[in-house]
Amino acid sequence: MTDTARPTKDRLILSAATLFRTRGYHGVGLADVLAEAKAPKGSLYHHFPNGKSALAIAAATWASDEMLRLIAASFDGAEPFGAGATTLCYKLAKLFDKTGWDTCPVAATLFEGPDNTKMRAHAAHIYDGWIAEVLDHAERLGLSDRDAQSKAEHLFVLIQGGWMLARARRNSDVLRRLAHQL
Amino acid sequence: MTDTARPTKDRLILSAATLFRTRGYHGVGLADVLAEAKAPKGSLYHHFPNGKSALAIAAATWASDEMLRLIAASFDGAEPFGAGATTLCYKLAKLFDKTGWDTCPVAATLFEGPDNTKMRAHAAHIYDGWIAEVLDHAERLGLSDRDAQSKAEHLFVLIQGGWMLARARRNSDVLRRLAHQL
DNA sequence: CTAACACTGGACCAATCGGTCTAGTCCTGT
DNA sequence: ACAGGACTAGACCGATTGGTCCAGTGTTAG
Repeated sequence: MTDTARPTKDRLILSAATLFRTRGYHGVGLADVLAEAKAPKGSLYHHFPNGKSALAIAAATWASDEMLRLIAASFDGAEPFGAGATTLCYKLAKLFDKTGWDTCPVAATLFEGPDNTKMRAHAAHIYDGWIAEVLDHAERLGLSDRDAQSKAEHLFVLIQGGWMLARARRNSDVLRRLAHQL
Repeated sequence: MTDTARPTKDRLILSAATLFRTRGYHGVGLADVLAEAKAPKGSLYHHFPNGKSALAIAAATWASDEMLRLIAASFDGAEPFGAGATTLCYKLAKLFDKTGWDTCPVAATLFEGPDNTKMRAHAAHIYDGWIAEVLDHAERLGLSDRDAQSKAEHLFVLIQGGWMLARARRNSDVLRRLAHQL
């Protein structure tokens, strides 16, 4: 509640998000997260009584919020829908170059052993949130309902696939070329 | 060399491919693979002296070969390029429904700790192989060089992104809708 | 001053990790 | 019959895993 509590919790979430997206859920040990966040184990289990999986969900949620902001920033002030989509692709290419060779942090949450279904459901919810955000902008910019839904999903698919190819090639050019294909 | 050797090695590769694509490289222990393949540890290290990472590469390569066959089967006898692409999407949707909620098995190989770079390079090589296969068919079917390259990459991106969304939703419809967007 | 609180620090745990090693079994060529 | 390689079988190893537990350390409210 007090704000002295927040820094540590935030450091944990941020470190987790960074590590999970580079090496995947199972590829990261709690020791790695703790070292990165400079926090002891006790703090982790104080802030996240459910341990690693709760931390992963928090990290994915945090990353999702950043993505939502990125979408909003791309479509704000963009006049035709295509212009906003193009801006988004370019912003993502820039992000790719800055962060490097990572995955979509939400995809890292998808892989799981025990409560597989709960995690996947959360990922699906996050993805639908992204698509809904794009859909809002599409409708605001005058696309028909059916067209907006189709375009929003299409953009999502392009971005996910493009990011994956960019990662394999370690080259963000694919992402910039995406805009021409919508 | 003898063919009594092949079954065990093949069982190991098949089990590894199945498990890796459902739970990721780090999410699968050697014990899991061994149990699934009904093979002892000694056999694994006989066939794959480099251990888990070598097994993962073999599994990814095997999966890639299957994918190449699937591409070839889709484009054989397809007259316009778009027809082959559509067939491929439908075949993949069917495969998705059969295997369930898995990832692209090659993507599972991408995530790694130690020899990260070597693994990613292998994945990039495999992906480029798929694109090259599609590109061959595109050129054979009369597309210009530039157009063929662009279409082949675009199809790859659509499939990867579409598969990911299908997995999150546990519903293959997205994959079937892909064909309309090429 | 003190009781209640949120939080930190890290020792400790059983289980599991990937990997090594060696004894033994089987098949094949001579 | 026998030598030798291919392969199986699994005990065993140190390291690391996620998780538990509790003694401390503030900070705040009465």
